[in-house]
Amino acid sequence: MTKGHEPEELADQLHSAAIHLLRQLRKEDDASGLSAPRLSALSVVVFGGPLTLGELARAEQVKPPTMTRIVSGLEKDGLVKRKGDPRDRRLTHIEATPKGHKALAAGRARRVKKLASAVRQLERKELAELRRGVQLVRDVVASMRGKPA
Amino acid sequence: MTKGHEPEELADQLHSAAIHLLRQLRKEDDASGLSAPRLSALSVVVFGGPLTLGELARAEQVKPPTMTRIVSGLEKDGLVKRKGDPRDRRLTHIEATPKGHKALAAGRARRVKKLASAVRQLERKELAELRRGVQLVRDVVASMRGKPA
DNA sequence: ATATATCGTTAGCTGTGCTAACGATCTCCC
DNA sequence: GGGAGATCGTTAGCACAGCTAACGATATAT
Repeated sequence: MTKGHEPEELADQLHSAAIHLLRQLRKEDDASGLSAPRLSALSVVVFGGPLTLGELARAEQVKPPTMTRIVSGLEKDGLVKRKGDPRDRRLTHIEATPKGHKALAAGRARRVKKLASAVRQLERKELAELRRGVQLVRDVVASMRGKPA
Repeated sequence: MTKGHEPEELADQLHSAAIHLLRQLRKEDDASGLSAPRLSALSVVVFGGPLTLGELARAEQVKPPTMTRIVSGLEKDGLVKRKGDPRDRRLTHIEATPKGHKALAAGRARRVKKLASAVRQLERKELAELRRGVQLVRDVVASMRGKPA
């Protein structure tokens, strides 16, 4: 709380902003049944083509048992399908169903709608600044990924 | 990628960045026992002075039963204390203990450490841009708060 | 004095995250 | 060929966060 310029304080504000952002968006989930982790995983499957459960877990930075349950939830809703691999029968490939493609668009739109409408109220200049800020956040997150805890 | 979609796409990227940011930081929790919601609530109590459970729930944008459990967790660890109100005995005031103050500093530092070190690697200019971006995110979140879903 | 409103808690549900342990399968190497 | 070891996904079981519904206690208004 000194000058407001320290990286720690900025990191703290970023942390807090992320928490409150996601809490707001969680409220949009009720109708859709597509929680943030499911939406995020489905998105990877839809855009990243079929991939194994382990790959998906790594992509989502989550342990395999967690991804097993996320995928099971998506499969129960018919958004995703498990397919065995004939060559290596330990593997399970996950691919999106047509319903999954549609649900992604709809669910994402629902979840992002309120956020997008808030974003849309920004001035042109602010929009550019926000875009730059988001990019930096992405870089920061990426730079954390490799490091040991 | 089209122009009319910019706010939506930006919102989507912001959404995704927030998810992955918090997933990274969650890994820092193990040692501290201070999860993101507890850390956030404790922070409000420490800096926002004593306040009632309901006020705290509203501040954290959470329903009272959820806050009851968060506070119970904090109290069990001796970081916070419940105090009855002599005037209105329905109220429960929450205040931080000295241990709570210390734990906030330590836990916050632990959780934010990796993030801050990543932030610290940015150039001076980027730091300013990120600061601006975070402020805009905060504004966006604030502007969502009032609105009905 | 009675009715109504407010506050916090409890109970019970869903979902996310983890580790540990396991069965099935593949691979390497003798 | 066949056994040892690695890898993959699942199951089981734990802690936590979020919600609604229902309740008891208290305060307030009529």
